[in-house]
Amino acid sequence: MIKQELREKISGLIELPPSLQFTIEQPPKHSQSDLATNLPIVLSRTTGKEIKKIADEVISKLQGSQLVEKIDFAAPGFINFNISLQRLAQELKTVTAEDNAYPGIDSGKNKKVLLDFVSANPTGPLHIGHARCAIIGDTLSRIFRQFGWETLQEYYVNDIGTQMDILSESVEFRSRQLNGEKIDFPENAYKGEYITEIAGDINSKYENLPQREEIKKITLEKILDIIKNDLTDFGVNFDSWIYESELHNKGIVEKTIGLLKKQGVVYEKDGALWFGSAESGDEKDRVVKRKDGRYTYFGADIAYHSDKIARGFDKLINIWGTDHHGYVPRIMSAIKSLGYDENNVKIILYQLVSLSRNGVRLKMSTRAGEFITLREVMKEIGVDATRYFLSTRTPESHLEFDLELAKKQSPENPVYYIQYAHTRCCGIFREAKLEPSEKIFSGVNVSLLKEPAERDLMKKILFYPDTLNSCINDYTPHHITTYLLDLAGSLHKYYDGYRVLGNDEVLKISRLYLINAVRIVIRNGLSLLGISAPSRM
RNA sequence: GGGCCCGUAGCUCAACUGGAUAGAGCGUCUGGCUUCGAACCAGCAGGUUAGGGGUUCAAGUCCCCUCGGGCCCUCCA
Repeated sequence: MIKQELREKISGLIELPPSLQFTIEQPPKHSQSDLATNLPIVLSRTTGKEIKKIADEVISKLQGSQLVEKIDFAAPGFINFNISLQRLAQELKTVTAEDNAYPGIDSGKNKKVLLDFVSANPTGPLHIGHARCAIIGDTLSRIFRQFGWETLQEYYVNDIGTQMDILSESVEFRSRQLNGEKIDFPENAYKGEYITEIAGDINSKYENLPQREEIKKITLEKILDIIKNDLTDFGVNFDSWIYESELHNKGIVEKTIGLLKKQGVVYEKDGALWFGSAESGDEKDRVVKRKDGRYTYFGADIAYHSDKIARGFDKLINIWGTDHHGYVPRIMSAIKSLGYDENNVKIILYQLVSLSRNGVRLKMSTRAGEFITLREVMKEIGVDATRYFLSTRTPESHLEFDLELAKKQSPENPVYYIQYAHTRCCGIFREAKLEPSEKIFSGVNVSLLKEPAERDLMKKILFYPDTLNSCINDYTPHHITTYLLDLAGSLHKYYDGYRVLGNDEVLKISRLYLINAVRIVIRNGLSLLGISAPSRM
């Protein structure tokens, strides 16, 4: 990663206070350089040394470096760098060699991360809000894996509790109605069409209506099938499905709460058991076991986290809608009480999606059966465009999803702009009747790639690993989409301005070498987003 | 009433966590296919970063106030 390289290089040249924070960043366009640091400014502040003197010292020590060239001072106290052709060429070589595996960074080697996401109550098909969560989790997993992490994608199924009771009641009523009984459908019941379908299925399979518990089991299974199919077709695969009921049945809930009680962080009051979360930042203490003896959702969730911790992960990631933000302090408090380092827990909060059609806000209620399913969106907009749309915003941004707009814009969707850049790269090789291979690139001469557009492409390729690194650090996939759009733009510009398949054989091969690297990076980037990279469109 | 998040071009969003002259796509307008695919390129226009104050070499980014939008304040999940 180029920024890290430069940072280490500078740190090795000059004595720095150990905790000094300085930036390595991409400077604005007008600076005409590739990288910049604010080191002189910040170092001057702590040491009192003159800014210009610091800069001169760093600049003189970097002369002759194989990493950077054209090193300049810039007011009010930056140093600007250009990356050497040698370093740019080195990256092209790495890309070509590693191909599908690029970038082969193993910073996460021997580390395990568990991502718990979607985990929607199994009361109906997934909608666009769940899809946003699915995309954030799935894409982050892919990036973690790229960096060598072992990932586990887990879906926590809330298969007990009030919602499940109402759900099975809803199915039962629909079954009886279908059987000709004249009964009123309960006001608070689930009214979606899938309820009627499940009810119909049950009626056709059973002579007599099964018991409520049996109905619940059948309904849960059917709905989980729907959810699993939706996710699979959306390109999101879970490794593990864990059921709340099992945590109870295996006694994990009871054991965990018992342990906390022994520690003294769980206590009895008003006939219920409380967890003392107020002590570490929560508004108040929370009930984990009700007066009637049943554990709360929170009580079971503590057990779930205890179970996750026991399975031995270096990092736990939870992805929740912001409607759960009030829940964060109590679960973090619980995690601390369980003896797990809270710094290894990341709770990503994403803003809910508001759905509209032609600017008219649509209510999204699973209960009322009024919602657009993910399935419908995939069908109308397509998986690639939907995934792109959901990847391209930061999780904390409010997201307005207008169906008509999305449909209308889909032929103009930026995702096609990126994919088209990829097909153009493939098209050149088709036209040249060549397959990319080390053999055809043996006569490459990178120093022939001296057009500004070529340098621009090489530079952007070099920044790809840093882009992925930002995604990991910020826990968001959206940097990739911004990056790919930029890279695709550079490719299109180059394609329009220069001919790759010219008469000069060495130049041709060298340009093909560059085009091939662009092709690999675009394809690998799209792959991390779960988006296809077609060779023809 | 208390708390969290958001407000950036006509629209949808970026801006590398405090850096330099705030950038893309879409839309509008003007040009460009006899040449590796025009699902493209070049150019024009579009901004007091909701508004006001503060912190400092430097603020879209941090602090305070106001306005507007979303969400949460269950022995629900």
